[in-house]
Amino acid sequence: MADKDNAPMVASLQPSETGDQPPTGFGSPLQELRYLILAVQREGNRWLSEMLRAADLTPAQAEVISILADREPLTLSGLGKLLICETGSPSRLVNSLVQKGFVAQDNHQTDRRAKLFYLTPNGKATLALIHKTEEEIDGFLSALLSDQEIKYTRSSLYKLLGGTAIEQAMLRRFGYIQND
Amino acid sequence: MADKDNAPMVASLQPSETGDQPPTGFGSPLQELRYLILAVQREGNRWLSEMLRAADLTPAQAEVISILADREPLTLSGLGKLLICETGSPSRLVNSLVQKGFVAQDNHQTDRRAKLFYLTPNGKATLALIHKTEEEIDGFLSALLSDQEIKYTRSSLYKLLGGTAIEQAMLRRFGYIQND
DNA sequence: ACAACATCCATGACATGTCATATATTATCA
DNA sequence: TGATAATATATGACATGTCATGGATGTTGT
Repeated sequence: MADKDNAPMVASLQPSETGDQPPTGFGSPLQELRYLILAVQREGNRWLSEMLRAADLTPAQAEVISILADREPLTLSGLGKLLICETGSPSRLVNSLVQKGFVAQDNHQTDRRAKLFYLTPNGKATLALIHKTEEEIDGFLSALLSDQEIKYTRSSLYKLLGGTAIEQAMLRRFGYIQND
Repeated sequence: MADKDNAPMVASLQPSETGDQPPTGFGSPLQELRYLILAVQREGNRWLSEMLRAADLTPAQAEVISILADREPLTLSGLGKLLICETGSPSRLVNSLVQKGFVAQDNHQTDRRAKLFYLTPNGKATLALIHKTEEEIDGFLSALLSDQEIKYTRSSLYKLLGGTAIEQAMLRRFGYIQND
């Protein structure tokens, strides 16, 4: 995992390939915060990817299965409103799950544009691994942060989302908005 | 930006397409934290994309230009160690900048495998917009969070990165590691 | 009923994170 | 020195976030 930064560099490269002069104009604390958010997100995604590989699932696919488990059946647009990505219509994502046999679809009763997606038994079977994976990750996290830090960080991040569209998905997912 | 959630739903869909029953098994606060980090990252990236579009740059490309501005010349691997993405070798990313005329390359003096990348005058000219964009975003952020919240959140996020490889890039970028 | 608009979905394009692999070069060590 | 390992880079594959487009269907207002 960790690279070999501790190994002594053989002094052959001039200039050094990482520009090891102290950077001239440091980022502001805010810039650092932005990159921290990026870094934590990437790292977490890699953890998740690795753990979900056993189920042949990506993090995005696992998110869909989790959502469906709670609220199936859902249309594509209903699902899209719950996905944090809010990626318009998640056709490709859901189709990958249909192809893998985790999700199936029915026609909508009254709207011929829409389809309703739900978990197959196979899809439901993956829930165990998904939940186990999430618990494992949450175990890591709670070992690293105190309850108060978690609470405080959640609060700060919510403030950063204030007034944005993506906030709506968070609220729908986590219960602050019960209905549409 | 915001969608039409406030418009009354015409009661024709049965079941509702966003599964508007209260979700059964709420996520834990930790799950919510994970999705918050994802959501904030996505939203920030969209802001950045939008603002950088005027310069025909993506956020990733702008990050490369910023890094080069501080530490050019850099090899690909040196750059990779500073990028938060730590995406192995960022060939594609840098090549997109070479094609756009923002970055040029020289041969490395002693290592024939390596190339040294640096900003062209054109690349340096984009720095103004990039910095203005970052200041604008940081202005948003500091309007939303107090100094103490920023500090506290930074601290918590650093803890989440503890011991991971990606942390090394953060440290190199933000000065806690001066050398390789 | 008709027109205008909104919504649902599919699809293609682009960038890029991630991983695996291949090649060239360099470093290390017996 | 010669073999082995490490490193630098390029490239292809895959998934997916993001945006734009287009066709089908629904809704609304007249």
